[in-house]
Amino acid sequence: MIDIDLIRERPDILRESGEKRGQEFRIDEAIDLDRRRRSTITEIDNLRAKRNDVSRELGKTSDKPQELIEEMRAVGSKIKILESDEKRLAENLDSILLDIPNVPSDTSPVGQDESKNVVVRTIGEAPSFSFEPRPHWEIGEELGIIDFQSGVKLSQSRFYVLKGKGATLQRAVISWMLDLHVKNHNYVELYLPFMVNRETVKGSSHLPHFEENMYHDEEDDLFMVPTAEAPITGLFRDEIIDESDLPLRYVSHTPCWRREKFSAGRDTRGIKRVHQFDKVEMYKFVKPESSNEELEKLVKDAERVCEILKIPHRVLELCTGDLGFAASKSYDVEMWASGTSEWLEVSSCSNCTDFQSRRSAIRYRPESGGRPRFLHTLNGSGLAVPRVLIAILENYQQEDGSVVVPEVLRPLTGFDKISAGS
RNA sequence: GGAGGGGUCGCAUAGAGGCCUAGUGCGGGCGCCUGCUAAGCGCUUAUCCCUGUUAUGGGGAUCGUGGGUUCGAAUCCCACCCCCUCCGCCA
Repeated sequence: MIDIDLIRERPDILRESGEKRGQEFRIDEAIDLDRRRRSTITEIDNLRAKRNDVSRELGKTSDKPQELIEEMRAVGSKIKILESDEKRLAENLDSILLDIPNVPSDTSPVGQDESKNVVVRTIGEAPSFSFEPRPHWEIGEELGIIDFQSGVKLSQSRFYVLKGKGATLQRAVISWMLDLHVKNHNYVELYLPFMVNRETVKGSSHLPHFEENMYHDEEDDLFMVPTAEAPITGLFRDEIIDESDLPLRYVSHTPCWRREKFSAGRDTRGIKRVHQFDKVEMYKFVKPESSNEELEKLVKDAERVCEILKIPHRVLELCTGDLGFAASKSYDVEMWASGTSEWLEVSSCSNCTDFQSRRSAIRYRPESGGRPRFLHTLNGSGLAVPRVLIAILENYQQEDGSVVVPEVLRPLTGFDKISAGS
Protein backbone atom coordinates (compact mmCIF):
# COMPACT_ATOMS: atom_id res chain seq x y z
CA MET A 1 0.00 0.00 0.00
CA ILE A 2 1.37 3.35 -0.96
CA ASP A 3 1.35 6.18 1.54
CA ILE A 4 -1.87 8.20 1.30
CA ASP A 5 0.26 11.29 1.93
CA LEU A 6 1.75 10.80 -1.52
CA ILE A 7 -1.72 11.18 -3.00
CA ARG A 8 -2.32 14.27 -0.95
CA GLU A 9 1.00 16.00 -1.11
CA ARG A 10 3.15 14.49 -3.85
CA PRO A 11 0.95 13.13 -6.62
CA ASP A 12 3.78 14.03 -9.00
CA ILE A 13 5.84 11.20 -7.51
CA LEU A 14 3.06 8.74 -8.29
CA ARG A 15 2.62 10.06 -11.81
CA GLU A 16 6.34 9.64 -12.39
CA SER A 17 6.20 6.14 -10.91
CA GLY A 18 3.38 5.26 -13.29
CA GLU A 19 5.39 6.50 -16.24
CA LYS A 20 8.43 4.51 -15.21
CA ARG A 21 6.41 1.33 -14.76
CA GLY A 22 4.39 1.92 -17.89
CA GLN A 23 1.09 2.07 -16.02
CA GLU A 24 -1.52 4.65 -15.30
CA PHE A 25 -3.09 5.24 -11.92
CA ARG A 26 -6.38 6.97 -11.15
CA ILE A 27 -4.74 9.65 -9.07
CA ASP A 28 -7.16 12.53 -9.62
CA GLU A 29 -10.05 10.29 -8.71
CA ALA A 30 -8.23 9.23 -5.55
CA ILE A 31 -7.54 12.83 -4.59
CA ASP A 32 -11.20 13.66 -4.98
CA LEU A 33 -12.39 10.61 -3.04
CA ASP A 34 -9.93 11.33 -0.26
CA ARG A 35 -11.08 14.92 0.04
CA ARG A 36 -14.74 13.93 0.17
CA ARG A 37 -14.04 11.18 2.64
CA ARG A 38 -12.22 13.51 5.02
CA SER A 39 -14.93 16.12 5.01
CA THR A 40 -17.49 13.39 5.67
CA ILE A 41 -15.45 12.16 8.62
CA THR A 42 -15.26 15.68 10.02
CA GLU A 43 -19.02 15.99 9.75
CA ILE A 44 -19.56 12.63 11.44
CA ASP A 45 -17.16 13.46 14.25
CA ASN A 46 -18.89 16.77 14.93
CA LEU A 47 -22.29 15.14 15.11
CA ARG A 48 -20.99 12.42 17.39
CA ALA A 49 -19.41 15.01 19.66
CA LYS A 50 -22.74 16.77 19.92
CA ARG A 51 -24.61 13.57 20.66
CA ASN A 52 -22.04 12.53 23.25
CA ASP A 53 -22.50 15.88 25.06
CA VAL A 54 -26.27 15.67 25.11
CA SER A 55 -26.35 12.01 26.12
CA ARG A 56 -24.00 12.72 28.97
CA GLU A 57 -26.27 15.49 30.21
CA LEU A 58 -29.33 13.29 29.87
CA GLY A 59 -27.62 10.68 31.97
CA LYS A 60 -27.07 13.12 34.81
CA THR A 61 -30.66 14.33 35.14
CA SER A 62 -33.77 12.43 36.01
CA ASP A 63 -35.78 14.78 33.82
CA LYS A 64 -35.52 13.68 30.19
CA PRO A 65 -36.81 16.34 27.82
CA GLN A 66 -38.58 14.54 25.01
CA GLU A 67 -37.60 17.08 22.38
CA LEU A 68 -33.89 16.57 23.09
CA ILE A 69 -34.31 12.84 22.71
CA GLU A 70 -36.14 13.38 19.44
CA GLU A 71 -33.39 15.67 18.24
CA MET A 72 -30.69 13.17 19.10
CA ARG A 73 -32.62 10.45 17.37
CA ALA A 74 -32.47 12.56 14.22
CA VAL A 75 -28.75 13.18 14.75
CA GLY A 76 -28.31 9.43 15.11
CA SER A 77 -29.93 8.65 11.80
CA LYS A 78 -27.96 11.43 10.10
CA ILE A 79 -24.78 9.87 11.47
CA LYS A 80 -25.79 6.50 10.09
CA ILE A 81 -26.30 7.90 6.61
CA LEU A 82 -22.97 9.71 6.69
CA GLU A 83 -21.24 6.59 7.98
CA SER A 84 -22.42 4.56 5.04
CA ASP A 85 -21.31 7.38 2.71
CA GLU A 86 -17.91 7.32 4.34
CA LYS A 87 -17.69 3.57 4.06
CA ARG A 88 -18.48 3.69 0.37
CA LEU A 89 -15.93 6.46 -0.26
CA ALA A 90 -13.29 4.53 1.67
CA GLU A 91 -13.95 1.39 -0.33
CA ASN A 92 -13.68 3.22 -3.63
CA LEU A 93 -10.52 4.95 -2.51
CA ASP A 94 -9.06 1.66 -1.32
CA SER A 95 -9.76 -0.08 -4.57
CA ILE A 96 -7.68 2.58 -6.33
CA LEU A 97 -4.89 2.56 -3.75
CA LEU A 98 -4.67 -1.25 -3.70
CA ASP A 99 -4.00 -1.13 -7.43
CA ILE A 100 -1.04 1.23 -7.17
CA PRO A 101 2.31 -0.59 -6.97
CA ASN A 102 5.31 0.49 -4.93
CA VAL A 103 7.30 3.48 -6.15
CA PRO A 104 10.49 2.35 -7.92
CA SER A 105 13.74 3.33 -6.29
CA ASP A 106 15.60 6.26 -7.87
CA THR A 107 18.46 3.91 -8.68
CA SER A 108 16.39 1.38 -10.62
CA PRO A 109 17.10 1.54 -14.35
CA VAL A 110 14.16 2.99 -16.23
CA GLY A 111 12.61 0.78 -18.89
CA GLN A 112 9.35 -0.77 -20.00
CA ASP A 113 10.27 -4.45 -20.05
CA GLU A 114 12.92 -7.02 -19.20
CA SER A 115 15.06 -6.05 -22.18
CA LYS A 116 16.09 -2.99 -20.15
CA ASN A 117 17.27 -4.99 -17.15
CA VAL A 118 20.93 -4.41 -16.40
CA VAL A 119 23.49 -7.16 -15.92
CA VAL A 120 25.34 -6.15 -12.77
CA ARG A 121 27.86 -8.97 -12.70
CA THR A 122 28.50 -12.43 -14.09
CA ILE A 123 30.41 -14.96 -12.03
CA GLY A 124 31.91 -18.21 -13.24
CA GLU A 125 32.40 -19.70 -16.69
CA ALA A 126 29.91 -21.87 -18.51
CA PRO A 127 31.29 -25.44 -18.45
CA SER A 128 32.51 -26.80 -21.78
CA PHE A 129 31.39 -30.17 -23.04
CA SER A 130 32.99 -32.63 -25.43
CA PHE A 131 29.47 -33.64 -26.43
CA GLU A 132 26.15 -31.93 -27.03
CA PRO A 133 24.72 -31.18 -23.54
CA ARG A 134 21.08 -32.18 -23.21
CA PRO A 135 18.12 -30.52 -21.52
CA HIS A 136 17.17 -31.66 -18.02
CA TRP A 137 13.89 -33.27 -19.03
CA GLU A 138 15.74 -35.74 -21.21
CA ILE A 139 18.37 -36.39 -18.57
CA GLY A 140 15.80 -36.72 -15.81
CA GLU A 141 13.57 -39.12 -17.70
CA GLU A 142 16.42 -41.26 -18.90
CA LEU A 143 17.84 -41.57 -15.41
CA GLY A 144 14.37 -42.38 -14.11
CA ILE A 145 14.45 -39.58 -11.54
CA ILE A 146 11.83 -37.22 -13.02
CA ASP A 147 8.49 -38.74 -13.96
CA PHE A 148 6.33 -36.30 -15.87
CA GLN A 149 3.65 -38.81 -16.85
CA SER A 150 2.87 -39.72 -13.27
CA GLY A 151 2.49 -36.06 -12.40
CA VAL A 152 -0.14 -35.67 -15.09
CA LYS A 153 -1.83 -38.90 -14.04
CA LEU A 154 -2.03 -37.85 -10.41
CA SER A 155 -2.86 -34.19 -10.97
CA GLN A 156 -2.59 -32.45 -14.31
CA SER A 157 0.07 -31.05 -16.59
CA ARG A 158 2.86 -29.07 -14.93
CA PHE A 159 2.94 -31.52 -12.03
CA TYR A 160 5.67 -34.15 -11.76
CA VAL A 161 7.09 -36.85 -9.55
CA LEU A 162 10.70 -37.11 -8.42
CA LYS A 163 11.94 -40.64 -7.88
CA GLY A 164 14.83 -42.33 -6.15
CA LYS A 165 18.04 -40.35 -6.25
CA GLY A 166 16.19 -37.43 -7.84
CA ALA A 167 14.02 -37.07 -4.76
CA THR A 168 17.02 -37.55 -2.49
CA LEU A 169 18.98 -34.94 -4.40
CA GLN A 170 16.16 -32.44 -3.97
CA ARG A 171 15.99 -33.14 -0.25
CA ALA A 172 19.75 -32.63 0.01
CA VAL A 173 19.58 -29.32 -1.84
CA ILE A 174 16.84 -28.02 0.43
CA SER A 175 18.50 -29.12 3.60
CA TRP A 176 21.88 -27.78 2.60
CA MET A 177 20.52 -24.38 1.56
CA LEU A 178 18.64 -24.02 4.84
CA ASP A 179 21.75 -24.90 6.81
CA LEU A 180 23.85 -22.44 4.84
CA HIS A 181 21.52 -19.53 5.59
CA VAL A 182 20.94 -20.52 9.21
CA LYS A 183 24.54 -21.30 10.14
CA ASN A 184 26.51 -18.94 7.92
CA HIS A 185 24.15 -16.10 7.11
CA ASN A 186 22.38 -15.67 10.42
CA TYR A 187 18.76 -16.39 9.50
CA VAL A 188 16.24 -18.02 11.82
CA GLU A 189 14.49 -21.02 10.32
CA LEU A 190 10.69 -21.14 10.19
CA TYR A 191 8.22 -23.90 9.49
CA LEU A 192 5.07 -22.24 8.20
CA PRO A 193 1.45 -22.97 7.31
CA PHE A 194 1.12 -23.71 3.61
CA MET A 195 -2.41 -22.32 3.55
CA VAL A 196 -3.12 -18.82 4.76
CA ASN A 197 -6.14 -16.63 5.18
CA ARG A 198 -7.31 -13.66 3.16
CA GLU A 199 -5.86 -11.04 5.52
CA THR A 200 -2.44 -12.59 5.16
CA VAL A 201 -2.34 -12.53 1.36
CA LYS A 202 -3.80 -9.06 1.37
CA GLY A 203 -1.02 -7.93 3.65
CA SER A 204 1.71 -9.35 1.47
CA SER A 205 -0.06 -7.68 -1.49
CA HIS A 206 -0.69 -10.93 -3.33
CA LEU A 207 -4.29 -9.85 -3.12
CA PRO A 208 -5.88 -8.45 -5.12
CA HIS A 209 -3.65 -8.48 -8.19
CA PHE A 210 -2.19 -12.01 -7.80
CA GLU A 211 -5.52 -13.63 -6.94
CA GLU A 212 -5.93 -15.48 -10.24
CA ASN A 213 -2.57 -17.12 -9.74
CA MET A 214 -3.31 -18.57 -6.32
CA TYR A 215 -5.10 -21.79 -5.47
CA HIS A 216 -7.99 -21.05 -3.19
CA ASP A 217 -10.00 -23.21 -0.83
CA GLU A 218 -13.59 -22.00 -0.93
CA GLU A 219 -14.84 -23.76 2.16
CA ASP A 220 -12.45 -22.11 4.58
CA ASP A 221 -11.43 -19.16 2.38
CA LEU A 222 -7.77 -20.13 2.57
CA PHE A 223 -5.07 -19.67 -0.05
CA MET A 224 -2.27 -22.09 -0.89
CA VAL A 225 0.89 -20.03 -0.43
CA PRO A 226 2.36 -18.80 -3.72
CA THR A 227 5.59 -18.13 -1.78
CA ALA A 228 6.71 -18.16 1.85
CA GLU A 229 6.85 -14.40 1.54
CA ALA A 230 3.10 -14.31 2.21
CA PRO A 231 3.04 -16.08 5.60
CA ILE A 232 6.29 -14.47 6.78
CA THR A 233 4.94 -11.00 6.07
CA GLY A 234 1.83 -11.95 8.03
CA LEU A 235 3.81 -13.05 11.10
CA PHE A 236 3.93 -9.52 12.48
CA ARG A 237 0.74 -8.14 11.02
CA ASP A 238 -0.78 -5.49 13.32
CA GLU A 239 2.21 -5.58 15.62
CA ILE A 240 4.71 -3.10 16.95
CA ILE A 241 8.24 -4.45 17.28
CA ASP A 242 10.93 -3.03 19.56
CA GLU A 243 13.66 -1.34 17.58
CA SER A 244 16.25 -3.36 19.52
CA ASP A 245 14.80 -6.57 18.01
CA LEU A 246 15.58 -5.42 14.45
CA PRO A 247 16.69 -6.62 12.04
CA LEU A 248 14.75 -9.89 12.02
CA ARG A 249 15.99 -12.40 9.43
CA TYR A 250 14.04 -15.52 8.57
CA VAL A 251 14.49 -18.41 6.21
CA SER A 252 11.91 -21.02 5.41
CA HIS A 253 11.43 -23.94 3.07
CA THR A 254 7.90 -24.26 1.73
CA PRO A 255 6.20 -25.60 -1.33
CA CYS A 256 4.78 -22.84 -3.52
CA TRP A 257 1.65 -23.15 -5.61
CA ARG A 258 0.88 -21.08 -8.68
CA ARG A 259 -1.67 -21.48 -11.41
CA GLU A 260 0.70 -19.95 -13.96
CA LYS A 261 -2.30 -18.62 -15.83
CA PHE A 262 -0.35 -15.87 -17.48
CA SER A 263 2.29 -18.26 -18.73
CA ALA A 264 0.09 -20.70 -20.62
CA GLY A 265 2.18 -22.25 -23.36
CA ARG A 266 5.48 -20.97 -21.98
CA ASP A 267 8.14 -23.33 -20.64
CA THR A 268 5.86 -26.32 -20.96
CA ARG A 269 8.67 -28.85 -20.94
CA GLY A 270 10.57 -29.87 -17.88
CA ILE A 271 10.34 -28.55 -14.35
CA LYS A 272 11.16 -24.90 -14.94
CA ARG A 273 7.60 -23.63 -14.61
CA VAL A 274 5.26 -25.87 -12.65
CA HIS A 275 2.22 -25.54 -10.41
CA GLN A 276 3.92 -26.84 -7.29
CA PHE A 277 7.55 -26.24 -6.50
CA ASP A 278 9.71 -26.00 -3.43
CA LYS A 279 11.60 -22.92 -2.46
CA VAL A 280 13.86 -21.77 0.32
CA GLU A 281 12.93 -18.18 1.04
CA MET A 282 14.89 -15.50 2.88
CA TYR A 283 13.07 -12.60 4.46
CA LYS A 284 14.08 -9.57 6.52
CA PHE A 285 12.31 -7.00 8.64
CA VAL A 286 14.63 -4.00 8.92
CA LYS A 287 14.85 -0.34 9.82
CA PRO A 288 14.17 1.92 6.83
CA GLU A 289 17.64 3.44 6.83
CA SER A 290 19.32 0.05 6.46
CA SER A 291 17.14 -1.57 3.80
CA ASN A 292 19.34 -0.67 0.83
CA GLU A 293 22.36 -2.20 2.47
CA GLU A 294 20.33 -5.25 3.53
CA LEU A 295 19.24 -5.79 -0.06
CA GLU A 296 22.85 -6.00 -1.21
CA LYS A 297 23.58 -8.55 1.53
CA LEU A 298 20.47 -10.53 0.60
CA VAL A 299 21.67 -10.88 -2.98
CA LYS A 300 25.08 -12.00 -1.76
CA ASP A 301 23.43 -14.67 0.37
CA ALA A 302 21.57 -15.98 -2.68
CA GLU A 303 24.68 -15.84 -4.85
CA ARG A 304 26.62 -17.79 -2.27
CA VAL A 305 24.47 -20.83 -3.08
CA CYS A 306 25.52 -20.63 -6.74
CA GLU A 307 29.15 -20.18 -5.85
CA ILE A 308 29.36 -23.15 -3.56
CA LEU A 309 27.51 -25.33 -6.07
CA LYS A 310 30.05 -24.09 -8.63
CA ILE A 311 27.34 -23.07 -11.06
CA PRO A 312 27.91 -19.94 -13.15
CA HIS A 313 25.48 -17.18 -12.37
CA ARG A 314 24.75 -13.56 -13.07
CA VAL A 315 22.94 -10.79 -11.25
CA LEU A 316 20.50 -8.50 -13.00
CA GLU A 317 19.07 -5.30 -11.69
CA LEU A 318 15.45 -5.12 -12.75
CA CYS A 319 14.28 -2.09 -14.65
CA THR A 320 11.24 -0.16 -13.50
CA GLY A 321 8.88 -1.91 -15.92
CA ASP A 322 9.89 -5.38 -14.73
CA LEU A 323 9.64 -4.71 -11.00
CA GLY A 324 7.14 -6.70 -8.99
CA PHE A 325 4.10 -5.01 -7.53
CA ALA A 326 5.46 -4.59 -4.00
CA ALA A 327 9.10 -4.02 -4.93
CA SER A 328 10.91 -0.71 -5.16
CA LYS A 329 14.20 -2.27 -6.18
CA SER A 330 15.02 -5.81 -7.22
CA TYR A 331 17.90 -8.00 -8.30
CA ASP A 332 17.41 -11.32 -10.05
CA VAL A 333 19.97 -14.06 -9.70
CA GLU A 334 20.19 -16.36 -12.70
CA MET A 335 22.00 -19.67 -13.02
CA TRP A 336 23.38 -20.84 -16.31
CA ALA A 337 21.78 -24.01 -17.68
CA SER A 338 24.01 -25.70 -20.24
CA GLY A 339 21.45 -28.05 -21.73
CA THR A 340 18.89 -25.46 -22.71
CA SER A 341 21.53 -22.73 -23.03
CA GLU A 342 19.60 -20.23 -21.02
CA TRP A 343 19.81 -18.20 -17.86
CA LEU A 344 17.40 -19.52 -15.23
CA GLU A 345 15.91 -17.15 -12.70
CA VAL A 346 16.62 -18.85 -9.39
CA SER A 347 16.05 -15.87 -7.12
CA SER A 348 14.46 -12.48 -7.11
CA CYS A 349 15.64 -10.30 -4.26
CA SER A 350 13.52 -7.27 -3.51
CA ASN A 351 13.42 -4.31 -1.22
CA CYS A 352 9.72 -3.70 -0.66
CA THR A 353 10.45 -0.67 1.54
CA ASP A 354 7.36 0.14 3.61
CA PHE A 355 4.89 -1.10 1.01
CA GLN A 356 4.05 -4.40 2.67
CA SER A 357 4.50 -3.16 6.23
CA ARG A 358 2.03 -0.37 5.56
CA ARG A 359 -0.42 -2.84 4.11
CA SER A 360 0.11 -5.27 7.00
CA ALA A 361 0.53 -2.61 9.71
CA ILE A 362 3.95 -3.83 10.82
CA ARG A 363 5.72 -1.12 12.76
CA TYR A 364 8.56 -0.67 15.17
CA ARG A 365 8.96 1.60 18.12
CA PRO A 366 12.08 3.77 17.90
CA GLU A 367 14.42 3.39 20.84
CA SER A 368 14.41 7.16 21.24
CA GLY A 369 10.64 6.98 21.81
CA GLY A 370 7.98 8.63 19.72
CA ARG A 371 5.41 7.26 17.35
CA PRO A 372 5.75 3.81 15.83
CA ARG A 373 7.19 3.80 12.31
CA PHE A 374 6.66 1.42 9.43
CA LEU A 375 9.64 -0.83 8.94
CA HIS A 376 11.01 -2.12 5.65
CA THR A 377 10.64 -5.68 4.39
CA LEU A 378 12.87 -7.57 1.98
CA ASN A 379 12.52 -10.97 0.43
CA GLY A 380 14.55 -13.18 -1.84
CA SER A 381 14.68 -16.80 -2.83
CA GLY A 382 17.58 -18.74 -1.53
CA LEU A 383 16.87 -20.49 -3.94
CA ALA A 384 14.02 -21.89 -6.06
CA VAL A 385 14.59 -25.62 -5.88
CA PRO A 386 13.49 -27.07 -9.25
CA ARG A 387 15.62 -24.61 -11.16
CA VAL A 388 18.63 -25.46 -9.03
CA LEU A 389 17.98 -29.10 -9.91
CA ILE A 390 17.81 -28.14 -13.58
CA ALA A 391 21.14 -26.35 -13.33
CA ILE A 392 22.73 -29.30 -11.54
CA LEU A 393 21.44 -31.84 -14.03
CA GLU A 394 22.40 -29.80 -17.07
CA ASN A 395 25.78 -28.52 -15.88
CA TYR A 396 26.97 -31.67 -14.13
CA GLN A 397 25.88 -34.08 -16.88
CA GLN A 398 28.44 -36.52 -18.25
CA GLU A 399 28.89 -37.99 -21.68
CA ASP A 400 27.62 -41.40 -20.51
CA GLY A 401 24.33 -39.86 -19.44
CA SER A 402 25.09 -39.85 -15.71
CA VAL A 403 25.10 -36.79 -13.49
CA VAL A 404 27.77 -36.00 -10.93
CA VAL A 405 26.52 -34.67 -7.58
CA PRO A 406 28.03 -31.33 -6.54
CA GLU A 407 30.62 -31.95 -3.88
CA VAL A 408 28.96 -30.00 -1.11
CA LEU A 409 25.79 -32.12 -1.38
CA ARG A 410 27.46 -35.53 -1.19
CA PRO A 411 27.47 -35.81 2.60
CA LEU A 412 23.69 -35.33 2.45
CA THR A 413 22.89 -37.50 -0.57
CA GLY A 414 25.19 -40.33 0.37
CA PHE A 415 26.08 -40.81 -3.31
CA ASP A 416 28.28 -38.86 -5.69
CA LYS A 417 26.72 -39.80 -8.98
CA ILE A 418 23.36 -40.61 -10.54
CA SER A 419 23.47 -43.14 -13.37
CA ALA A 420 20.77 -44.93 -15.28
CA GLY A 421 19.35 -47.84 -13.31
CA SER A 422 21.23 -46.90 -10.15
C1' G B 1 -18.62 -32.48 14.90
C1' G B 2 -21.52 -32.19 20.03
C1' A B 3 -21.98 -29.89 25.13
C1' G B 4 -20.37 -26.24 28.48
C1' G B 5 -17.10 -21.92 29.86
C1' G B 6 -14.54 -17.67 28.21
C1' G B 7 -12.17 -13.39 24.99
C1' U B 8 -11.56 -5.97 28.81
C1' C B 9 -5.04 -1.26 28.31
C1' G B 10 2.08 -4.90 27.53
C1' C B 11 0.46 -8.89 31.53
C1' A B 12 -3.20 -9.99 35.44
C1' U B 13 -7.93 -8.62 36.95
C1' A B 14 -12.67 -5.32 38.15
C1' G B 15 -16.78 -3.76 35.62
C1' A B 16 -23.57 -6.47 34.34
C1' G B 17 -27.22 0.43 30.30
C1' G B 18 -25.35 6.95 32.09
C1' C B 19 -20.78 7.70 38.64
C1' C B 20 -16.44 3.95 32.51
C1' U B 21 -13.97 10.17 29.70
C1' A B 22 -12.56 1.81 31.46
C1' G B 23 -10.77 1.24 37.83
C1' U B 24 -6.92 -1.60 40.44
C1' G B 25 -2.35 -4.51 40.69
C1' C B 26 2.06 -5.91 38.09
C1' G B 27 5.51 -4.51 34.44
C1' G B 28 7.77 -0.06 31.80
C1' G B 29 9.25 5.40 32.05
C1' C B 30 10.33 10.07 34.89
C1' G B 31 11.14 12.25 39.56
C1' C B 32 11.58 12.55 45.11
C1' C B 33 13.77 10.27 49.19
C1' U B 34 18.25 7.62 50.21
C1' G B 35 25.91 5.57 52.31
C1' C B 36 24.60 1.67 47.95
C1' U B 37 20.59 -1.54 46.79
C1' A B 38 15.72 -2.54 48.11
C1' A B 39 11.41 -0.46 49.99
C1' G B 40 8.40 3.86 50.15
C1' C B 41 6.16 8.24 47.90
C1' G B 42 4.52 11.24 43.63
C1' C B 43 3.75 11.61 38.46
C1' U B 44 3.40 8.96 33.95
C1' U B 45 2.24 4.81 30.55
C1' A B 46 -1.80 2.40 23.97
C1' U B 47 -3.19 2.72 18.83
C1' C B 48 -5.71 4.87 14.69
C1' C B 49 -8.45 8.93 12.30
C1' C B 50 -10.19 14.12 11.53
C1' U B 51 -9.06 19.22 12.50
C1' G B 52 -5.38 22.49 13.36
C1' U B 53 -1.52 24.90 14.70
C1' U B 54 3.16 24.33 16.36
C1' A B 55 -0.24 24.96 22.30
C1' U B 56 1.84 19.84 27.42
C1' G B 57 -4.56 22.29 21.38
C1' G B 58 -9.75 20.51 20.03
C1' G B 59 -12.73 16.40 18.48
C1' G B 60 -13.79 11.24 17.07
C1' A B 61 -12.94 5.85 17.18
C1' U B 62 -11.10 1.30 19.46
C1' C B 63 -13.25 -3.67 25.58
C1' G B 64 -12.35 -10.64 19.78
C1' U B 65 -14.92 -9.13 14.64
C1' G B 66 -19.26 -7.39 12.14
C1' G B 67 -24.34 -5.93 12.50
C1' G B 68 -28.70 -4.43 15.63
C1' U B 69 -31.61 -2.07 19.93
C1' U B 70 -31.10 2.85 22.63
C1' C B 71 -30.80 9.93 23.46
C1' G B 72 -26.66 6.84 25.41
C1' A B 73 -23.61 -0.02 24.89
C1' A B 74 -17.52 -3.13 27.53
C1' U B 75 -22.52 -3.98 29.58
C1' C B 76 -28.68 -5.95 26.06
C1' C B 77 -29.84 -8.80 21.13
C1' C B 78 -28.04 -11.45 16.46
C1' A B 79 -24.17 -13.61 13.43
C1' C B 80 -19.22 -14.97 12.94
C1' C B 81 -14.00 -15.82 14.67
C1' C B 82 -10.67 -17.47 18.36
C1' C B 83 -9.21 -19.83 23.16
C1' C B 84 -10.16 -23.41 27.33
C1' U B 85 -12.66 -28.06 29.44
C1' C B 86 -15.24 -32.59 28.43
C1' C B 87 -17.18 -36.12 24.68
C1' G B 88 -16.65 -38.18 19.67
C1' C B 89 -13.10 -38.98 15.59
C1' C B 90 -8.02 -39.30 14.21
C1' A B 91 -1.82 -39.06 11.87
